[in-house]
Order: sequence, then structure tokens, then C-alpha cells
Amino acid sequence: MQSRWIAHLDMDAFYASVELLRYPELKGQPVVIGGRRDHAPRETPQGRSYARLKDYTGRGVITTATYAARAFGVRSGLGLMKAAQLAPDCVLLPVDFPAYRAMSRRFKAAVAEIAPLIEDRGIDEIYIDLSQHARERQGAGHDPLAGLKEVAQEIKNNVRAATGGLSCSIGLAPNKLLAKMASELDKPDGLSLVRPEDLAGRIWPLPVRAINGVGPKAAASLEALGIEHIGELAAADPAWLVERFGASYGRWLHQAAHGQDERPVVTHSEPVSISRETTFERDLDARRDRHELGRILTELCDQLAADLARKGYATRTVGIKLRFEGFRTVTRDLTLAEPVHGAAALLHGARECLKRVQFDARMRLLGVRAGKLVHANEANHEAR
DNA sequence: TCTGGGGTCCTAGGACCC
DNA sequence: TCTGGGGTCCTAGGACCC
Repeated sequence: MQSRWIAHLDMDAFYASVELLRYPELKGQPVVIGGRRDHAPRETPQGRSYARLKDYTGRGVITTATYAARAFGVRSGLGLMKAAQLAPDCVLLPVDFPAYRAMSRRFKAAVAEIAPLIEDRGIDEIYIDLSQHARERQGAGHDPLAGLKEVAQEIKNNVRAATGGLSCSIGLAPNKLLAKMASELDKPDGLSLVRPEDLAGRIWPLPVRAINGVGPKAAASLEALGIEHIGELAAADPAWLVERFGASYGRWLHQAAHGQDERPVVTHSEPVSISRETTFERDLDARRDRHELGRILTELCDQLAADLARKGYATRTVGIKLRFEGFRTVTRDLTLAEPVHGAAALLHGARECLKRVQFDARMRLLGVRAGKLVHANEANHEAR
């Protein structure tokens, strides 16, 4: 039997499902989450009134869509104004991250009660190392993996009970790469297991984009080379892939197509950077709107300073990010001699960075970033 | 009226040091 | 008195993910 068994657990349409717990009368209806925060449901004498996609104007994208909404072709990442053309009467709810974070803690705690070796992959996803459970529950009969599937089912049940009824999909496989793909095979509320011998039958027919780490650019390059499916990628000469994609990515593509992945489940990690950014309602001009921009920059620095304080970090690198009309993005970094954490120091650093940018177009986004994080208590020590 | 906000990791060139 | 090579840090951009 395999020495490692990894589960990938993915909450089904997470944000939308959390909202449906709050507004159960929307169950089964097309609903999307996204946009600004000014279209929350209103309580009227006639009952609750919801915003519809057709009522929305301005910038914003869909963060999550219910399965009923996906039937209209709306999906996360799609602009709200475009989505309105596909599904004008679809209900639109604003995002409520505090609610999703609270629910995230609940589902992760429910998993940890059964299997504590958890790697956090964001608000709605985790990897779980179930190797020990698989060994302990190894069946003697015709299905040695029955015990592993039982554990996964217990995790699903515990998550449902702890969240008030939310479903998730779990993929089981010998490594993270395959577990992630396995969890996609049977959504929503799925449970699927991929063994090494299932590779050719179940993984190779999938498009290369199904590999976690092959994005739109790599998929387009591969397609231009006549490679659309993982099976074709697996059949490609590894030396040829290295020639086309570089030593590192080329080798990785070959291994991924063959289902090879040795990455461990990492149960603890420190943040690398913390940032705040905002897209403006309308594009702003560096000169004409300089007061508005100054106000926004100050607010971002205030928020970032609060984030650093809450999480207990200081930073040695202050960075800014600008996005101009046309989506061209520019970043500038400044490394400081000593770590800082206060809003005034962040603002000063950000202003220094801004001096090195050429403003030849209107802006749509401004962001501030703290990189090279150090623990605040160690930073105090260094500062002395 | 295209394209949010929060992240991670990789690459590549230049500075600087030994 | 044409100047190698390695290591590390800094910066900028880009691909990718949730």
C-alpha cells in the first residue's frame, strides 16, 4: 500500500453557501457574491428585498456564484456588468469576509478534530495528511482503502455538522497534486480517490489547465505546441519541455503530468508579506486628483499598520503597487535600515516609492505592501 | 461597462563583497 | 594594468492561486 495518503478538501461555492445559510429562501436560486458593499438585502414591510445583477453599475467582479448561477455561464472573476447580460435577474450579495473567516475557522476546527495534520490553503481549502489514518484503518479484505474513504466521509460529516450544513468535496491521492485534481472530479459534495494506476484513465484525459500550477499563459503556450491534455503532456519528451519552458518549469511539467509530487503537507507557515490595495470607482489623475489619492494612500497605510499590529509584525520593506488604465501594473520597493510598523513610517516609505514612478496615465488601483516581515518583538529588540 | 483583493514563488540584472 | 567566480541583497515584473 501507498506510504502517503493526502486529502484535498475544498468547500463547495463557499462564500455563496455561507450566504445561503443566512438567507435560506435563496436556496436553489442563482446568486452571486461580489461588487461593492452597498447592495446588502433590505428589510421592507413586504419582506426582504435583494439587489439584482441588472441593477448594478460600476466596477467589480464575481467572487463566487451558486451552482444555479453557474448554469447561466456566470463564474468567479467575471465582471458584474458582463454577468448582468448573462443573468440579469440573478441575486447579487455583497462580500462579507468576516463571516466567511469565522465559518472558515469552524470547518477547519471540525477537520482537526479528526485529522490534525492540516495545511491551510486559504479561506476555503486545506490539505490533510491522512497517511497515519490509512495505515491504522487498512482493510484486510478486497478493498484495503475502505478505511481511508471512511475517514474522509467522517470528515465531511463533521464539517457539515459544525457549519450548519455546508458541503465540501474531498479528493484522496498519494500526493497533494493528485489530491487537488481528485477533489475537482466529483463536485459538489464529492469524495473521490485517485491511485497511481488511475492516472491514465482519470487524469490524462483532463485539459492541462487542470494541473494546479498551469495557468492561462502556460496552457496557451502548450496548446500552441499541440498539447491540450495532460496525457499529451505526459507523452512529451522531457528534454523538449525543458527547451521550451526552461529547466525548472519544464521538468516540473513532466513530473506533474506523471502525477509525481513529493511536497509535504506544511502545517505551519509564517506570512511573507501583508498588503492592502484598492481599485478606484473611476480612474484618477495623479495631478488633478492628488488630494483624493493622498487620502486613499493614507487610509491604506492606516489599514496596513493596523494589520501589522494585529498580527504582531514589523516590516523592513515598504512597497507600492499602481495599476494604470489599460491594466499596466507597476511596483516599487524600498528597503529600510530598521523595521517599521507605524502608519506614519509606512506612509513615508510609500511616498518615497511614489517619487520613482512616472505618471503618464490615469490610475485605477493603488496598493501598499509590507514585505520582509519580522516579529514585532524582535523588531523592537533590533531597534534598540 | 472588461478584468477584486489578498497572497506565494520565480527570474533576472545590478550592486557589492571577498 | 582587461578585468574570474561565487554569494547575497535589492529591485521589478510576471505567472499563478484562492
